[in-house]
Amino acid sequence: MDDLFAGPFDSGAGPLYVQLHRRIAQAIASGALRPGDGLPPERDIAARTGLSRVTVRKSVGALVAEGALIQRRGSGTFIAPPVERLEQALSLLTSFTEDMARRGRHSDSRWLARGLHAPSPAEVMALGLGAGDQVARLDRVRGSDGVPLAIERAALPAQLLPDPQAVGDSLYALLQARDLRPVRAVQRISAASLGAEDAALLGVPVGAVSLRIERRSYLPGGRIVEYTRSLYRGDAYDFAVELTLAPQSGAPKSVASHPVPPHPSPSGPERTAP
Amino acid sequence: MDDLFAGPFDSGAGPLYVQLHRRIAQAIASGALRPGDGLPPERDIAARTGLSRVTVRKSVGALVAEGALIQRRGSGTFIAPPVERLEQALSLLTSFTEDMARRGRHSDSRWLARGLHAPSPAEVMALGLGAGDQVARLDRVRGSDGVPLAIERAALPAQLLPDPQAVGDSLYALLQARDLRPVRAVQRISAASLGAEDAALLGVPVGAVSLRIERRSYLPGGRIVEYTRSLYRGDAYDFAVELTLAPQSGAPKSVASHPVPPHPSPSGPERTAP
DNA sequence: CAGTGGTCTAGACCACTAC
DNA sequence: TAGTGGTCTAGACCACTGT
Repeated sequence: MDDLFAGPFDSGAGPLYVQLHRRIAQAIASGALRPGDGLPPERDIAARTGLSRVTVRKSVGALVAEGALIQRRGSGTFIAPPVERLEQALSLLTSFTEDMARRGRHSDSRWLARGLHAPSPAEVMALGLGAGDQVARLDRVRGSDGVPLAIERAALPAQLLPDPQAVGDSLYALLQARDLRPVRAVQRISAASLGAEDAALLGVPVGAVSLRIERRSYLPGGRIVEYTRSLYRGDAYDFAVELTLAPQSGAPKSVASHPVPPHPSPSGPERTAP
Repeated sequence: MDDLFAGPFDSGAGPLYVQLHRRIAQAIASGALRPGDGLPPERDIAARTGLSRVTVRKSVGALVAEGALIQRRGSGTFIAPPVERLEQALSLLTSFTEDMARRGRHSDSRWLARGLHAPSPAEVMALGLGAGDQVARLDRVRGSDGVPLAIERAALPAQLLPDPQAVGDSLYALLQARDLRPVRAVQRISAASLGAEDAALLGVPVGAVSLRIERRSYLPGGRIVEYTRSLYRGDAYDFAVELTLAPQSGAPKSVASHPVPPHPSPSGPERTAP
């Protein structure tokens, strides 16, 4: 462990910053460096490895972006604690508030926008709006126990929600009270890296990975009631879904409505082979 | 457009590399820079902005990681072409080969491993193996028309697939011929940034974003037949899923087995507000 | 060959943290 | 105050591309 940063470097195994990145990542994976441990100061690592500080920072910075390390200005660099990963069933149409309540957690909400606005082109298209129609926009940072977990940007036709200020913690609770709860939704999931603004809202470094989920929710009659774009912290969320047989090989089956079984895999910052 | 890189910089709006990053990102978003356009050489940008090349590279590098720019050594830096995003229905249990065939595309496969091996601890746990059991491991890079799209690492109990070399393009086709086709599966989806090895396999820069999908597939009797971990290129894949009403508010419904409707959103490199 | 991106260095100053 | 990470510079050499 004490010679983690000893030479020889430049043993022909690619760029120096890649070699250092690999060494640190392996030390973490093997348990030689444990969560909460501090890394030596960058200047020390540079001196001990014979590399420049810029090169050291390139390796360390990549590990920070991957979520393996945490840097605190004025304090030091530390091995990231294992993240408690939240698993969410994708096949159920639930709200953030309900998800958290089911886990026995409190759900935080910080409003970014809550009012009537002129719709963006994407919202016009998604909600099927006409000229002059307005949207109720509900943008907020959602979290649990003070930790931000997701950015949620919801848009509803103003006709369905003329008083967005009436929305409290749970949009779905209000919709249900008004007999406007959606019964069906289509979600699209993709991966994205976070820009400066969104990263700041979630309290993660720029470039951190996230899950982007776009959801269109429908009323029983088929009308779209909600168009929501969310960004979930990639280091804090898993989404689980149960699949059934492909239709061309047999009849479709109904999805199970029970909770997804727990998974045994070790939780921690998600990263691929370093 | 010609003064995109003119001063004044350091107008108090944060670090210089963030300001430059924002300028370029906005130029792309606004259409001032179009897909295929070339950026000036880094040394030119440095000279015109008055920044050092290191700082310019920090801005450009972030945009490359986000998928907005593409760099080619010896050639130049270019605005990334709009990526053709593939949308895949998550609620159907299909194979990569079938997914591509349904789109009328040819499916490529490059084997990384195809044989019997001693199982990893994760595989023992996922497949419920006993001591001494072996696994058939099928690791490959999958793509379409020569473009790598995903890394797929499948493991099956050796008892169910004693001859992994018999697997051709489609594992599921072989399983079906042997009456071992799974009828149910549980998937877990998360986001991850790519390490050096996986990035190289997919032909994307280190740190690029990906969707990580872990799948456990079950036979009609409930036995696990397949444990697969896949990494899909984040810039090339959307996953779509249809949701139904949460069970506590009504009876569960069956999932739709028809293809997910097309989406109108502009395709392009996924990124959040820069 | 000239030009490009890829890597690396040595040194500097700043902002923040901990004592 | 001393030490830390955050930012930035000027300059160098290499590997590769295109002509």
